[in-house]
Amino acid sequence: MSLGERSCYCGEVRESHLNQRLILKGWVRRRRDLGSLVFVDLRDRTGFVQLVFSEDRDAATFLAAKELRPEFVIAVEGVVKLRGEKDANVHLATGAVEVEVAQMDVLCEAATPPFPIEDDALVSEEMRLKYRYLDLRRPFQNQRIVARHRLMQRARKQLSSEGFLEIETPFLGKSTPEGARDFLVPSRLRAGTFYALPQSPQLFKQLCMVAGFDRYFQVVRCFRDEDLRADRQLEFTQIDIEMSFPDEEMVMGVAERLTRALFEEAGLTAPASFARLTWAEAMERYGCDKPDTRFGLELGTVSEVAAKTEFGVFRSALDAQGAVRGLAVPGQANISRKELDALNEVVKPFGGKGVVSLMRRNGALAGQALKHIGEGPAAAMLAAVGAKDGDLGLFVAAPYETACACLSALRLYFRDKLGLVDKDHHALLWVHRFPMFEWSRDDNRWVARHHPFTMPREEHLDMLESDPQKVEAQAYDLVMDGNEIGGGSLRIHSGKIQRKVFRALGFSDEEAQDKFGFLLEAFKYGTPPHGGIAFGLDRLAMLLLGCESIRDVIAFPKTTSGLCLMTQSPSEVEPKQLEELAIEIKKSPPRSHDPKEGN
RNA sequence: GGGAUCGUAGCUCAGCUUGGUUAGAGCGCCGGCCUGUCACGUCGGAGGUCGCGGGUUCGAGCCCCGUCGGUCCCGCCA
Repeated sequence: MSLGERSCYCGEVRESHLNQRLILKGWVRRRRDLGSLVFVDLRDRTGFVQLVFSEDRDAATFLAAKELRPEFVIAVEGVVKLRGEKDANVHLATGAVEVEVAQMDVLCEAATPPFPIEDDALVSEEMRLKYRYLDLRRPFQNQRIVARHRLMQRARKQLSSEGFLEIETPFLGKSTPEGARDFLVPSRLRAGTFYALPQSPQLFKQLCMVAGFDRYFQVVRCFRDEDLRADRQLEFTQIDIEMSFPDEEMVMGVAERLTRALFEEAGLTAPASFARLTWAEAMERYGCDKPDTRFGLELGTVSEVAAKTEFGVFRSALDAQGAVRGLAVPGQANISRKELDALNEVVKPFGGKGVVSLMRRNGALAGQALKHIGEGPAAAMLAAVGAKDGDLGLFVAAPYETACACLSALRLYFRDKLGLVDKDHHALLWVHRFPMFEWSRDDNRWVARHHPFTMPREEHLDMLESDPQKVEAQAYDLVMDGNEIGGGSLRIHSGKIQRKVFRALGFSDEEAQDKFGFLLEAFKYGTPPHGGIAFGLDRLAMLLLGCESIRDVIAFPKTTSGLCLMTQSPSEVEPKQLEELAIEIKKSPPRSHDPKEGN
């Protein structure tokens, strides 16, 4: 058997190969040794097929088969035989046949893996990440990476077919003040200066429009040095899109066709239509700018009724210009005291002091705070959130945004607790008309909610200086099942407006010139109106493939503390490397990443 | 930066509430037997710095403090 020869993949062997002599290669999945008959499952990325070794074929090969262990890499030559009705395995694609092995090469022996290479093996994520190459060898994890490949190729095909050009942009770029924390890369040739890895190719794709490419896309890695989450990694992949002369509808159209294509590629049915909500509507109805619209439990505001009560909780919130908001949970009027207490824990992380509950059981009002609120107002509050007999009304009194966040959390809590969504059903939703700015308490100034290159709505341009909080952006997010999967905007293409926005953000003209001078310069030479969108590929793949974590669709992800458990990065570097970069380390790093070593 | 939770055999876990001979289970691993297995069966065996450091105690896997690491969340991030 020569190294390059292979008849087909293991998972592809069928009855059509009957009596053919095949050369197969793969990993030993399992050996079943019956004494003078040995079965071996041979696995590769397509599945596995049963090999049979028997004494009366070839004694040497048979004895070698007895020495096989899980994960040995072998090559075999043998004849495909029908298993017969009694011995066939109906659960396997290859189960009707088996390969009678005449010859075998052990290409590589294997140590016993730290965990079984099986889908149903229970393995901690720590183990999976440390031995990622073994985790990826497991069929289901392997398939996720294959599926991600398909999604990427489909995206490229779809966008190319609409005339978009895939253009690469630099990874070594310029640090920009807005947005996330940059990853810095020290320059050796100009020691003391730094490149920044791109948070996104935002400015380069805009410059592609200035260059006249008209339609650009890129499947591109982005880097943000912020804390990680189940759906956030330090580096992640965007499907980045930009086009010239669009209106919002055109960008949304491109995005919708792409989304439908990706749903199809994943074997899912996209919802018939993409719903649309303004940001203000989303906050009012769901308390969230990326609502899960697959179920009800919509929010209501009861501030007016609450203002008529003497209830201290309501009074103090309303006196501080806050709101009393609530929602109705159908059929939960008989919720236990213990379960109600648990709700307080749900809202705590979002700044809520507590949840006020009212309910109507068999016509009678109930609730701990009922005596403070009074029957009349209580009935009105329940009516206002649509609570009927047998329903539970939950209310939060707090600043408007806090009340929204708390009730949104309660919505999701009951979604999961009561199983309100069908996992096979998906919702796609555009949220648009975002506020252009939000107030940063840390920086004591306005910051761009999307980014500083977003075009404000034309009719709001006059308010940039006078009423920045009222300015709406021509920005839009695509939301799937309560997750933001993409976001974009029409961009500013005039230096004049761009300077006004920089000023609203508190940049002096000098700062703007220093940080974004190249953009303002480019805008002088004929810039087409342009806009675009970027999809978070990892997050979208996660949702389309039904994964719980973004790490499941990334071949080599990092832990939530930004470590690679496989390579032990980040790590210290040689003093010589630091010298070349003219860098001195002030603080000694933690001594170990290895949990087995500790201190 | 903060909160929650977890760390015991190669893996997944029990033991911790109430500190007390020699720390258990399943799977895996090693060896014997077995011609139709496919979670093969069967008989036998090996395997532990209880993440790490310190403290309390006559005595710590168990209690306390710190630390490292995994996960989830808030802040942060779009």
